[in-house]
Amino acid sequence: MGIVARKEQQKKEIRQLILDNSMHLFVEEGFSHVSMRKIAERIQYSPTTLYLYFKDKNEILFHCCESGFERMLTANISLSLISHPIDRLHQMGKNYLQFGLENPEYYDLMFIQDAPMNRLNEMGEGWSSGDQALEALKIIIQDGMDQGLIVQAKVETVAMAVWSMVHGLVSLAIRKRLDKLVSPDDMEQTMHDSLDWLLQTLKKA
Amino acid sequence: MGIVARKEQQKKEIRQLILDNSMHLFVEEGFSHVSMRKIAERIQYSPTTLYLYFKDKNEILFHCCESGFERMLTANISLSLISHPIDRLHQMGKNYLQFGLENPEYYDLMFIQDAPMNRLNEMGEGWSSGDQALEALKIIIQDGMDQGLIVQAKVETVAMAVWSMVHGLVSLAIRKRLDKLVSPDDMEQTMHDSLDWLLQTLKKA
DNA sequence: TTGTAAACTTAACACTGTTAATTAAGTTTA
DNA sequence: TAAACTTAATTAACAGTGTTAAGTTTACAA
Repeated sequence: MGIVARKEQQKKEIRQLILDNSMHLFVEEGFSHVSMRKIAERIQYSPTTLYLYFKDKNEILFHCCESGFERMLTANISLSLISHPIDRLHQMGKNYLQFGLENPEYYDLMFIQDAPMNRLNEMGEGWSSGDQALEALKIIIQDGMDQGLIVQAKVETVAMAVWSMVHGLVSLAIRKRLDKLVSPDDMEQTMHDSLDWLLQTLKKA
Repeated sequence: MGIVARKEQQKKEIRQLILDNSMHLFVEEGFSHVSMRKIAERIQYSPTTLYLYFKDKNEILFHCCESGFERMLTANISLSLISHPIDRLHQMGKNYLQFGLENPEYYDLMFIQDAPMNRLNEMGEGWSSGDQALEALKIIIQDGMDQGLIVQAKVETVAMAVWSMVHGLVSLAIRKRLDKLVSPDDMEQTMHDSLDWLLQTLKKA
């Protein structure tokens, strides 16, 4: 069965080749300027060959989205060093802002675009990567409440509030709405100020 | 010169006809399924005729976006009846959530899509509709601080925090991310809970 | 009635995602 | 080894997109 295994391996390699080059194109040319034909041209294959490895474009987008979550996860490994829930939540928020601003194309796929979620719903599976990140957020908030550091409330309510705010900051920024509220020079600073402000008011008096 | 004036009037009417039917298509068929050809077919004109009245598709999108702000403005007229800054801010937030959930296609154009902002930047003009809405937000927050009802901070910081949170809630909801945190049945309630929670913690102790 | 300007359309370009049919290569079996 | 079969990749095509240039029709003025 050695030959079958090798074929499987080759198939995986080409799949990865497609995904890597797709993501490179997203990052370089911007999300909307990437087409199946351009991806194919980049890897010197016919456009239709992509359909032998992925059902459709949405599936490619979905997998790029997944690798975005992996990136985000590795950016958060240092979090485990911070034991204090508030500090940890604060750092988590800072990381979120930084990730979004530094990887707008990834962020787009992960939290703004419709396509990856459509694919997810087609598959019927759960959103393992996203769920994992949200679970981490809920645990921190629960910890903070248990230790009496955060005002008591339903965990879902606070988690939603915190996530929505950092997502709001990033998505308004990368969709060029925030510079209508503050000058571009002050934008990043004010974004962090807003996060600080939230963490401050969230603390138990 | 009566004839010239009438011609101008007719031109305006056709422009409005195009915009009205474009928006109808957006609302009915969803944002991504609207094309110049479909708009043209709806009003029984050739596709290229649209280009006699608008520079390109972005310009049409921009004007639809503007009419979205008008809608939002009229939904907010009742706000003037509320004098207490916190209550007023609270109601403003509720209206925002409601508007977003009830008019996802408008909301998309106003706060998520790139196209209208691209058009805006091409024109070099300011974002009068958006600026107006943001100004209203800043004034309320400033009022609240002046009256000692809201904890002291930079107005821009708090305005950004509040706007980002309600935008985060709406955009995560209409992009189908929020149902990964709570069940669809509880979603709208939890969104309002999060807003309530923010307003509660924002009050001066 | 003729000339001219405005309004509108047809045809085309260069793209897009995707499918069906076909060829080329590699593997298995007789 | 030769024939049969499987897999991988391609070409050609469909139906759609935004947009432009050239041509046609319509309406009005001289």
